[in-house]
Amino acid sequence: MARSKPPRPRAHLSKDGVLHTAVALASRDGIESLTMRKLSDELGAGAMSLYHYVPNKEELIDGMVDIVFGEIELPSRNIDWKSALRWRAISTRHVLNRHRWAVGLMESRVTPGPASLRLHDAVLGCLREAGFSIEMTIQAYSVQDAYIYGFALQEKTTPFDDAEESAAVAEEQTRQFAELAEERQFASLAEEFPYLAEVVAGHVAKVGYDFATSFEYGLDLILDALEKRRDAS
Amino acid sequence: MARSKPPRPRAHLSKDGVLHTAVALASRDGIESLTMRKLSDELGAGAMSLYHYVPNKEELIDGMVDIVFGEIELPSRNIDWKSALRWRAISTRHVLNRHRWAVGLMESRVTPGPASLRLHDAVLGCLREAGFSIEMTIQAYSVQDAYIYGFALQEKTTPFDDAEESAAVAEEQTRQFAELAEERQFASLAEEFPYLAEVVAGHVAKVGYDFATSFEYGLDLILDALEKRRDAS
DNA sequence: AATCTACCCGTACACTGTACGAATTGCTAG
DNA sequence: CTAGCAATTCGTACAGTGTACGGGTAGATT
Repeated sequence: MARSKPPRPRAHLSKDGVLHTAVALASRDGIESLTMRKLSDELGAGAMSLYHYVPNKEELIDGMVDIVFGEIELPSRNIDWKSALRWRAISTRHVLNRHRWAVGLMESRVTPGPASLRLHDAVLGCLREAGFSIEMTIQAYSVQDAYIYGFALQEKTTPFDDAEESAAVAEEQTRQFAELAEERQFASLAEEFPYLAEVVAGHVAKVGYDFATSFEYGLDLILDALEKRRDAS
Repeated sequence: MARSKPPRPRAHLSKDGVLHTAVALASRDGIESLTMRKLSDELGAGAMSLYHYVPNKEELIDGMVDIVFGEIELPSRNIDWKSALRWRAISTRHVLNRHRWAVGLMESRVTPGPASLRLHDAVLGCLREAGFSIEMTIQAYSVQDAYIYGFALQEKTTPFDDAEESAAVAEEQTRQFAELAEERQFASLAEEFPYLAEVVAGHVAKVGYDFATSFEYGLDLILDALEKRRDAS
């Protein structure tokens, strides 16, 4: 009785709607499973309808990335520069954790969208107003963003979310390596990679590793160092 | 006269050969155009022959990534830790520049290969022997790698290689934005994003931007800050 | 009511990774 | 030297991808 072609009730689309459901889908199922057909299904439309709002998949992703940029909080103008930049960095990490698929794509797109431009401008402005020279502003910007996005990259595919889970994972991986070593005629982890063993099996497995704490440690290290360099010039 | 099926002279393959030509192909044409069929063509073999050496494309890429890890120079044991780590960082940047396709993939693979383990162990060892506590070693490792891979990410898709070219690109992009602003009823770059304009049009277009210099500036900033924190404990 | 324009989408095509199983090669044991 | 076998190569087929093309249909404008 199932008609093979129930005439669709006509979908009503918009560029914003397309982009936002695309983001939602990518964040839920991962970007590698985001398909023009799946996206259009989710919207109750035909696959080719999407092409009225987006010229191709590449530019669809550009749009998605700019939505993610838009979720990052701009550095506040009412507090000191270090706190402001600290907070926007933490905000960036949060957003990137919500949208892991975006991690390798944010900084490496060719054509930046408006939200991206707005954020970049705000960060540069924050540094300039804090008394950094143009040259130092560029450097400061570069270090911070490299760190932020690089850190997100490390976090992207880790199978744990907090310190406790990290300990469990470390233990599990250590065990797996031991198996693998036995299976072949390998040396043990401790013999072949003593320092790695010390850190993974000896420390993380016992104490755990917390990404949030680690991120802020490195962030403060960088911001403090930037301040010193500014004052020295 | 062209036979549609010249019986192939039988390819002689090996896992190493497959992996290395895959790396060469990806580095030349970009990873998005690396196809099982293209790879097998390059090797003078049929597409399905590859699957005798590699279970699937995902693990092929794992292998390729580990080859890239293998090209990174280990930190030397014969010099002070800061110089050693400085050099391995610079070496990493060079390698990643040779293999841009690998940039988002190095740190985010699930199963690390032997070269990756070796490098990680060596870096951790360098820090431990330099007197860092286990906790600080982990932090130091995290900051450095986040910075290195994040920086590589920024470099990944930039269309210039040195300071001169960067100036030309900055000028061109400024011009393009002006066009776009005129086309719609937009405000100009300088009005909408004043700080961005100052940096891009005002500075980079005139002086240029050199990635290598910038990278080392941030790298030294981080290494110096790490040393201070070590000495303070 | 007629026209037009913006929007929607079915079909088709080239290209992807890879499951399956058949063909061939080179080695090893008799 | 031969029989048999295991390792290796690969042709065919299939489901799934992005998207070019062109025909349709709804809603606004005259």
